[in-house]
Amino acid sequence: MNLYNTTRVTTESHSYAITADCAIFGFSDDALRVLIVRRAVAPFAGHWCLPGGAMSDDETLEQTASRLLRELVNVEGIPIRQVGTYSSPKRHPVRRVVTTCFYALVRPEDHTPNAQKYLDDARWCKLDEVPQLGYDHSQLLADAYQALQQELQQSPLAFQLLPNTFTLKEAQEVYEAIIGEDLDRRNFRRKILAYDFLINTEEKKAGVKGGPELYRVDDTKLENHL
Amino acid sequence: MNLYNTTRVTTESHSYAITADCAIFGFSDDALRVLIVRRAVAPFAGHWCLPGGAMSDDETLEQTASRLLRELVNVEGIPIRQVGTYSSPKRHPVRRVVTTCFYALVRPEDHTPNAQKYLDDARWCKLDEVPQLGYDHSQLLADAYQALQQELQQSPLAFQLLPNTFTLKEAQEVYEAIIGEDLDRRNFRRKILAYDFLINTEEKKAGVKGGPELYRVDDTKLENHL
DNA sequence: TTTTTCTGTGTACATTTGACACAATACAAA
DNA sequence: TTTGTATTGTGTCAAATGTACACAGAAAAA
Repeated sequence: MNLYNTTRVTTESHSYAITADCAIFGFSDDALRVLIVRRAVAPFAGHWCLPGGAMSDDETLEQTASRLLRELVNVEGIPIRQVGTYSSPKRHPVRRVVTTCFYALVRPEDHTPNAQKYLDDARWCKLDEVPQLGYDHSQLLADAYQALQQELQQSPLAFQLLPNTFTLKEAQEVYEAIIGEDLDRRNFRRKILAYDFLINTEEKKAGVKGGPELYRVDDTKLENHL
Repeated sequence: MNLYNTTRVTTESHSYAITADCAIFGFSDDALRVLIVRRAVAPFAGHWCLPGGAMSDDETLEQTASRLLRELVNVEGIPIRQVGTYSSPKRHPVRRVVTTCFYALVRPEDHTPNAQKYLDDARWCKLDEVPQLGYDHSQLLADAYQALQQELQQSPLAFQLLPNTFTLKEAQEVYEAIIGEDLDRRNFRRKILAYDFLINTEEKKAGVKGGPELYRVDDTKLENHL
């Protein structure tokens, strides 16, 4: 019997690297932003990329992505979602790397990114100012953004990147930044309040004409719509 | 320098197997069905599973899934969609296997499945009669079915598993089988015809009371709604 | 032929969505 | 303080969409 029978290839292990890449979205300065990092080493030294890293032996891809969030922006407990898995044989110039892309929503003002390891910079970049990214990460980001937009149509997950208390105007601006078009102020109010997970704090925001009311989310009720 | 430096793990390749598993849906005998195969060898010998196989060096996961469709049910050119990637370290009893699940829609009457290689049986199983599957494939199937349902709400891709000509009644039955609830006959007609990709063949189906009209799809127009 | 069952067509109603008017509030200018 | 201005909270109206149902015609079954 031929121990090197090539027909048994399907039962053999290969030497593929498996990684997770993250499109971490945040909202600050009236713009939707995504966290990008600059590589300090080859391949793609000096190029901006989505943060990513190899899956280790004892963790799932979801745990890998969560670990990246913890290491990069010190965020824990944030829900992440799969965008897709990218497996083109030529997508990595050195060796075969299959990656799964995730996206997450965080509050950038709470978490300053810290470049580390093989990175020399990290920043929150406006979505319409993102440069060409290394590998196929421009494609990953485009797909992640589309998944985010689609998700927002069906579940109000955008409230996860608002501060503890906020006005409906601020919430609307987040929505508009994500879906990329303007909304009617009054229709937005009606739709959001119908969800019934917002609590009017009975306080008014100072320094703004009109005296807008401040709201906060009822987390338990928000879960129902997520 | 320590050649076995474990801190360089992120730049090393690991011996993970990467596979694609397919939930291939079809419609026959008034029921939505999925193709399942029985394994002849360990692990899970004798257990039913979703068909799957290892990604080879020169193909993407999508090409792996397409190859499986060709080998199993002799289908080509069918669009496939990613469901998700499953990476639990313990999901395979022997070694680490990361799999990406796909789903597809075919016409089962056109394609008799042929068990081969390490399989000893293959059949189109009614979705509500699927036994407990090997590995985590019951989970994969549940997720694929949910993705299919969600997709159908937004694009009329169910017409891909109807014969060349069909009555609106038959199309409705496919819809009902997928989404799992009954629809109003007249509202369904109005909604589907509004899409404007159906062509009335001006012929009537024989052997059925009422003399239902036969339709066929205008493939180019269907693309617009897909 | 008569009856039964299914099909094609139309209608009335409720709900959701989109567009817009008006008065009240609070900051800004005088 | 008074007045002006930009923004907010609330309400209305019409269009679009979704839901429920009635009735006549067609083809098989009796």
